Amino acid sequence: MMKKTDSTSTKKDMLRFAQEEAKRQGHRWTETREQVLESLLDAAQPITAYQLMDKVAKRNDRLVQPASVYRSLEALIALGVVARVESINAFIVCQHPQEHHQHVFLVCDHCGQIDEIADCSISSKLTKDAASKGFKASRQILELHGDCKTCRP
Amino acid sequence: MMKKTDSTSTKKDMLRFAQEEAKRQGHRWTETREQVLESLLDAAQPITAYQLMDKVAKRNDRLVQPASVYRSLEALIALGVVARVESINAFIVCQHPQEHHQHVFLVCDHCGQIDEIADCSISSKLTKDAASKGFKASRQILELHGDCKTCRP
DNA sequence: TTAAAAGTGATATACTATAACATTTTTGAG
DNA sequence: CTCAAAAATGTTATAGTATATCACTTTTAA
Repeated sequence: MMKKTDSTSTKKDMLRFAQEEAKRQGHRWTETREQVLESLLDAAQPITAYQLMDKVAKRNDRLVQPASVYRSLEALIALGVVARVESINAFIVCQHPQEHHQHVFLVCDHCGQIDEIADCSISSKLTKDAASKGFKASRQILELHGDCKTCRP
Repeated sequence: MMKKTDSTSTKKDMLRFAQEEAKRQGHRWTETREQVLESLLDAAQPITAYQLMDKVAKRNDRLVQPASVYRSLEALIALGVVARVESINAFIVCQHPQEHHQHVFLVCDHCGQIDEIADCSISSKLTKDAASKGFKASRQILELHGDCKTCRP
């Protein structure tokens, strides 16, 4: 019996959400962007732009150049449905795009999987601490590397 | 009148510290590493490996290849005297290597300068939060982008 | 003194990302 | 509707970042 939150349904939800969000923000929802997001949703792990490029090309039997992929990723990031993981030059679909919080990524150096910490109190404390030094933060990169539950000895 | 904490003295301190730390950790203190650190100390801002390569080459009238620079940087990072700023692919000298804390970098998107938040309570909270999800963190990347005091309108 | 370990030199290449400009598609004002 | 402006994409080239590999040198320590 299928749960309502299985990957298929989540995937459709995400596509719909992205589409609505694009409309809401006055951006266009194009085939390229949709295909890039679909391929990224298919990936179980964070993948690089070039890996994604191959995936999109195969999946849709279509040539896609780096620039296109990067442009789509940029757009999807702006929509808040994709995030870039700076420390590994890779991209993932946001787990809770609706909530629109700052991400704290837990990157497993062993299996490559990424988990998230949802708590945004840390994020706001950081912003405050920065502000007390006269720094107005507009973007945060919070990434922890280590071993995940599964990979721990 | 020169203050004791002027850049020259700080620079010498840093070189001495790095050298001692290398010895303590059982690594070697070589000419290449020293020159790379010197050039990085000369830089007022974070610089990329290739910029650093040019600097080292000019400063010492000597050809230095990328691999050498990256190897030296790796060594200096291991010593705790240099840090990599992931979100801009650049390197800086640690401001307080002795304290050996986790860094929170404040990266000004306008002038490129980097400041640091010293507070490590955030860092330990993050480690704890991760641990509560079964994740054993071994490295943190904490970088805030925005506008620094000087560049704010 | 000498074998192992650490570090470097040199070359090549892999990987990541963007510039530039032509072309197509979409939008919205008139 | 239509047509100019804006948004997005196609295409080619290139810039920028990082590492692999293997030969060689230097240092360490038994």
